[in-house]
Amino acid sequence: MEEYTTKQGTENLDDPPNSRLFAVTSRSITEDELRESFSSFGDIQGVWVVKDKQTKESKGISYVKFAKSSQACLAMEEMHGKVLVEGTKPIKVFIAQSRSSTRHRDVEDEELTRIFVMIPKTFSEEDLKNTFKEYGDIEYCVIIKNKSTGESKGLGYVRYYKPSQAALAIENCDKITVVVDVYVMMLLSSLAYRAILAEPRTKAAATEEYSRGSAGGEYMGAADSMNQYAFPMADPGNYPVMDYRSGDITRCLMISTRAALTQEQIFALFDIIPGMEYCELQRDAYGMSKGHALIRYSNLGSAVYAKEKLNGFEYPPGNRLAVNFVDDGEDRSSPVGRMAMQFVAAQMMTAVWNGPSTSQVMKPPGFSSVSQMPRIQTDVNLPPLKKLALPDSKAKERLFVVFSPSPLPPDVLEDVFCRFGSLIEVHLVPGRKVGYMKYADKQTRPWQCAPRSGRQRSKDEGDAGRSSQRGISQASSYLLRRTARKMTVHAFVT
DNA sequence: CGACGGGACGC
DNA sequence: CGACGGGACGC
Repeated sequence: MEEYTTKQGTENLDDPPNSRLFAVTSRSITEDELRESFSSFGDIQGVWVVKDKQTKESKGISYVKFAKSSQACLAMEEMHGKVLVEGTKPIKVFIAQSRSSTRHRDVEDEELTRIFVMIPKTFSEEDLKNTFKEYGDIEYCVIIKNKSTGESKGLGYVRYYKPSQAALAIENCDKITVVVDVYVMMLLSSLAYRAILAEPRTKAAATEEYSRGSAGGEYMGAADSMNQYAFPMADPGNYPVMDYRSGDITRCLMISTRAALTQEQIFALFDIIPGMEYCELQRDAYGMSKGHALIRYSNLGSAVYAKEKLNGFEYPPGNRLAVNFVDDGEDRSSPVGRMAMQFVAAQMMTAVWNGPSTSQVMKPPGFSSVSQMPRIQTDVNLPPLKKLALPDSKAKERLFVVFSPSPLPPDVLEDVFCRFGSLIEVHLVPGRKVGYMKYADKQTRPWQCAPRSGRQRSKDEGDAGRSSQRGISQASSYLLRRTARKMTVHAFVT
């Protein structure tokens, strides 16, 4: 009861901006009814029906305060024109004018759907669209360019169709999101931006913008769609008959053979594919081979590759090996884990399918030598490893990082974050889920790695500053023994 | 048409 | 668990 009218100090009413609704309703509508109707759109911080001082009757005006602008906008979009109570007039819903503002003009969608954002100068309008389309449908993107030279000024406008989409963009684009799935050792990352609502243009110019804008919109619409977060799922036609998307992929393989093979022979054969971490010939009570061997790789890609290449392989000649996935007891029930697995499988299969048909095929694509298997496979073109700065260098820039649900091991973080600058050290705050990456140089946008496009992936060589190479195998096995979970990292340049 | 309150414990 | 800013459209 009391929480309905919990006091919102007047400062709160406009914080964050555009998070409060102004509603025109029938005078019979109560706070309870409003709260009931609007609660599904977000966290309501207060509902207030304006009443006549003397009679206490509603004046048919109400305010609903949400925690976020995107919630308020969504509620507005969905509830405007709705009949709350049978027989009453449809309600009108607008974003409320800020309390300090004296104007009582409705806030128009025009003011709520266009954002203004600073972007890398290298960004094309298509890059801009690809970056911001994850928050909603984009009507058009415009980059401000130097009129004479045509070069970008590093500023852009993005027009969404709905206020809630622009609000979501503003609320979320300032996070560098890094998703690491330890189970398949995959990392996705995106850039961080600071976007604000664009100040409306002058009226005279606004009409002109429409013609320009919609033309741009159509142009963009035809452009290819490469979402940084999208898993490049296979189009089925391009993949071999075996359905690797069913989810039955594991890092473990069972090898069946009719010929008597020694453990050493099987080891030698399957060790050609990098990442083998376990090989055991199964024997009976008398130590005789039962014709089966168990192999485990450190990653799914290697296992998929091994099965693809060695299932049916004659070894020794005349003896066909059977190679199949077996349950490795890992938890892969999470949706993210499954997607990640499908992703890796698709990636590996693509490589197998299109890869070089030469004699050196035993090497999984993308790795120049057996010892070079990176422990983190990425969906972006990570920069190569860089040498660490001297430990006593002074920090020119820090990255503040929030982990969810828990921090990754420091050595893994070092492997990832050293690629974006001269990393001095990884500092995890003990007992907390935050940490700092200290850099000796200034790298205004350390995350400008382009997403890998579905089909041709360039190699993640990492021409290994030898110093960063140490300790990798230990790190891998450490990681793999853990229960795999998606890790989300939000990072902020400090 | 339709624009801004009442009551305030928590260190 | 999230500190600061910078920054504007052929009118």
